[in-house]
Amino acid sequence: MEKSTGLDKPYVEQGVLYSHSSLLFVQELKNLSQYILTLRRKNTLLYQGDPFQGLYIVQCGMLKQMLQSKNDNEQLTHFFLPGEIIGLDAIGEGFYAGTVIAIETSGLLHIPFRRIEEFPNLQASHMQLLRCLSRAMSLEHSRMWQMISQPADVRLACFFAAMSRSFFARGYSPYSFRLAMSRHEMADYLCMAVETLSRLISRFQQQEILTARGHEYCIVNPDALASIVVKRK
Amino acid sequence: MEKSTGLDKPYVEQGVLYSHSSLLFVQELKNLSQYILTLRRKNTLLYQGDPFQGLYIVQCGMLKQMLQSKNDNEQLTHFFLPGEIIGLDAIGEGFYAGTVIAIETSGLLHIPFRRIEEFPNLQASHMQLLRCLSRAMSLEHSRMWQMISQPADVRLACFFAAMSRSFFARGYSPYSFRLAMSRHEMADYLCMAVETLSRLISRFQQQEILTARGHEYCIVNPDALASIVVKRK
DNA sequence: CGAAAATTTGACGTGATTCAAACGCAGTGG
DNA sequence: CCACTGCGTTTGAATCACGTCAAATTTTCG
Repeated sequence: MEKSTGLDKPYVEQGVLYSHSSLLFVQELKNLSQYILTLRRKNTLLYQGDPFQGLYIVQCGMLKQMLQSKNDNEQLTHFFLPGEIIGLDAIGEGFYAGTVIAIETSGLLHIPFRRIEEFPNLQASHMQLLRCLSRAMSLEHSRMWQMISQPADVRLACFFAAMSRSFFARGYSPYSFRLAMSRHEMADYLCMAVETLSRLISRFQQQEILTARGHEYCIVNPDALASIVVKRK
Repeated sequence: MEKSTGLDKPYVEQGVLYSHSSLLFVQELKNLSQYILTLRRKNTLLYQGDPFQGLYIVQCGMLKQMLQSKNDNEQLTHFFLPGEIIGLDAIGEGFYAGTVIAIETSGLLHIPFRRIEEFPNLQASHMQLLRCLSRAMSLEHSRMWQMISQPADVRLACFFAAMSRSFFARGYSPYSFRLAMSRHEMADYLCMAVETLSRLISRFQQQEILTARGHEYCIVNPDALASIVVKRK
């Protein structure tokens, strides 16, 4: 294995923080660009919840994306470096997922299209696929975020609440369902030790929030569960 | 605000774990499906690194996606429920990002296309956009994962290494650069308290890994930095 | 039924957050 | 010019949540 600083490789094996691969694509997209704009430090490019107006490509400078949950807290989800694309996460929902603010003077290209349908020659199925991907991306993101920022009990409560919703959405009871996964798998997914999971399930049962017999779970007190989900710190 | 268990809502405000929105799309995709297959518990649908062969839609049952890093450890990244799509994260790179295994008897639809180009009537620019999204998704994922699984010092080291690479990729020195963001923003991004970040930067300077004067950062010892990135536990 | 795997429970250590206070620096106004 | 104020940063001390280790208990399955 050759000695390497790890700093000269174009791509990272693990711990990827930025992709340069998009740099190639940018060339193609630039043809579609009509506007060029400049932002000074602390100026806002777009706000969370704004209707999707198209993508932006960073030419120079650096920007940050802030995502603001219902609860008070804000998350800094992205730094955008030159060559990177802003707004990919908005394709799915049609709204920008976070507020984007310049942290230094930045130049941007705008690729305008209000609705993804206006993207030239886009077929319905592709549109759906794009939406799907974009949505999956932001869902995945918010899930991961939760893993980091929320304590273990909140994570578990969210998991049960989400499962409950899933079963309900598919026509089953939201209060009683079977989860084939083992405790180990569940713990893995929720990023906690099996022991922690076990303790929490015990605690939830003591608090009469739910019951767990083998792989059968019953949500006894949905309100209590929901109140844990909302719990902060 | 009406009383609600939070369990009956189709979508979640925060802490989204699963999307039902894709269920609609599935109808469209199903027309493209040619194969139906069944998997029993613990049977593998596809392996991480397998060349992309198309998407799968879960009809019934449940599956898990395991992602295996260079290092020993495995992560359970997804549970796939009925109606969800498997393989979206493979579009970008052309390889499946993780091993997918059934955790109970499951039925699947296969939407076969080996290369994304074979997706019917797909234009070059759309293809690129899809790739871009898919790639962004998996990058985002690995970044987030790192946040969870790695201690704070490793995260910070990764951040500097990634920044270094970014600057290098854009034609600047990888060893000396300016980051306009404040410590607070950096800490936010890295999911740690400002105090922790400050302590770590101090430590890195003591260890003569880097120097930080205001917003100017110098990586003095790239090898030492890289060795922290690789550090396990 | 018996061995192996999965789950639960307890004791303990530790990394990171929190609280608190001090410090440096920039801009403002007296 | 210098005190005053506010903001960002640094440092220290105490706390806590969670992971690790170890052992007991239950469940699974050949």
